[in-house]
Amino acid sequence: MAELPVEPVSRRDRARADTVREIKETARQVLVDQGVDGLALRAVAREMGMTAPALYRYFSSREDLVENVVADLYDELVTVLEAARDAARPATAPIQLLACSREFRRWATTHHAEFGLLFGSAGDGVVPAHGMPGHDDSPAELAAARFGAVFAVLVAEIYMERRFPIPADDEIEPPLQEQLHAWCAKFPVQLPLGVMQVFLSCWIRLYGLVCMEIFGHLKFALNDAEPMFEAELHGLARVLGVADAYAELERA
Amino acid sequence: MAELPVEPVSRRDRARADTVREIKETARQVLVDQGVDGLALRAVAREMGMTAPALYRYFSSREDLVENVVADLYDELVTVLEAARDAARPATAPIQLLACSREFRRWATTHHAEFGLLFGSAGDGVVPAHGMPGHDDSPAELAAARFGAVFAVLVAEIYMERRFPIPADDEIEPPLQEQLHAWCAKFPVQLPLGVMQVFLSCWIRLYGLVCMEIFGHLKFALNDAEPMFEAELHGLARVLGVADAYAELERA
DNA sequence: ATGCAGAGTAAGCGCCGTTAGCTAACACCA
DNA sequence: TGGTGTTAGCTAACGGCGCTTACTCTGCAT
Repeated sequence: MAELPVEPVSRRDRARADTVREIKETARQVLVDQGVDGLALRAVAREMGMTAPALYRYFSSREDLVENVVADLYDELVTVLEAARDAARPATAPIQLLACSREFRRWATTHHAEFGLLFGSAGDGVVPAHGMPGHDDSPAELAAARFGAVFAVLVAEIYMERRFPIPADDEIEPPLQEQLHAWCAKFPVQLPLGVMQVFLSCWIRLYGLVCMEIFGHLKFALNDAEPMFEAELHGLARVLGVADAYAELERA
Repeated sequence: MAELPVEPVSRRDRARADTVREIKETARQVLVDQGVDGLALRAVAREMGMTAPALYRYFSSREDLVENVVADLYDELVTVLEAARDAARPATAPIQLLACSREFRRWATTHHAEFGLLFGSAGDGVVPAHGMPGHDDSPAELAAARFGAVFAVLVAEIYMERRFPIPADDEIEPPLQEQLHAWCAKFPVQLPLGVMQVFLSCWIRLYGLVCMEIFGHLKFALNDAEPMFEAELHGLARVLGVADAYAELERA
């Protein structure tokens, strides 16, 4: 199936790759125009002046196509996050985390439909679990993992450098301890369980807020969530013991 | 149009009310069995041995039916929350808030599909906004407001009684201040803006965590979110200055 | 010249929401 | 009691949409 040889790129192969790319790009356009529910094979085919059956030359099913689009979107998101991280000055972990957080929200607000596909409730099944069983190796899975890692690595760095306050292992209830331990085991670097818990808590606040904003579950109180987002970032900075770094940045 | 007279309940009216109830209940069953996407007029009709067009005698469109189901679900959720609140012992605000929070998660975990309809990303449009323009008076709106009020009232009570730490008005960035002020104005009792902010922050943590759990966005780290939920509740208790009350409860 | 990949057409299968028109049962009043 | 209007349900039908398979044609590459 997979070709490793140096130059298997025949003329045909390149054409095929181009078509695959075009299909995925068109699918994304349809996603943006018609919403998650409108992301249909026929719609994609229509949009690019092809017929639906022709797409089966490139994707085995609609689900296959969607999964590939999801993977691409994760890739793009990760790229954007990493770019924001690498462009942050000063290039310290706290400031990089700040930059990534803001960029995450920025991407979400400017890519409503794509965000909905990646993180919406309709995604039940698209990105199945990558949990307990033999970890799924689908491209979407891998990309999602890379996405999470961006934030996880930064928080880990912050902890290594500045040791923010965390609960001791024996202050964590055993059932949670156990799960955190299992999760922790998936990483190359082992961290105290308390760090994992604090990271999760922060992640919930960050990610939860962005999801709520994008999906309209914050409209009952706010019409623009950005100020609240910034306020939460300050709160998170305090939790991670880097409020000083943020304050310093703002002075400039 | 609307009949106010004392007893307009003819035989027919009762039969009609029964049918309406049956339709909504069946719709809910379909929702549970088939998921949010499977909630179709025809499916409901099939399930109750009727034909789809007949449903138009009772609901003007599919959307109308769904909206009514949503309103019913909110009502049920509110009822359940209020029951949990009123059954909490000791009947103090902190303990009642704890009970409501747990009941909220419990309902969510035991009513996956219903929760998805109420709070999922597909809900874009079902519960439009009740924001800026003439506030929507749809039944779903009102029920949703009652839902939010359960938590808001308890936090307000806690603040009145124990004054947890809040940011002063001038510590809040002006844009956020403004929005909190506008939101606050919708309530009968005026509270400091800092209370509104802290409430929002807590709400994001609570609601965000439950949403993430239900929609599978926490599986990357936890396979059972309950311990983390409890840990977050402890964190929230600390924020609201009621950690002592919780600790005392646990000693029993 | 042969063969294979890419595209198209046709078709099958199913689903959806909705409207129109009919019949049968019911409620009500003379 | 009988007639009349109203209601509830049905069938049929319209006009869509979707995913997918089978078959055919075209044209490039070997």
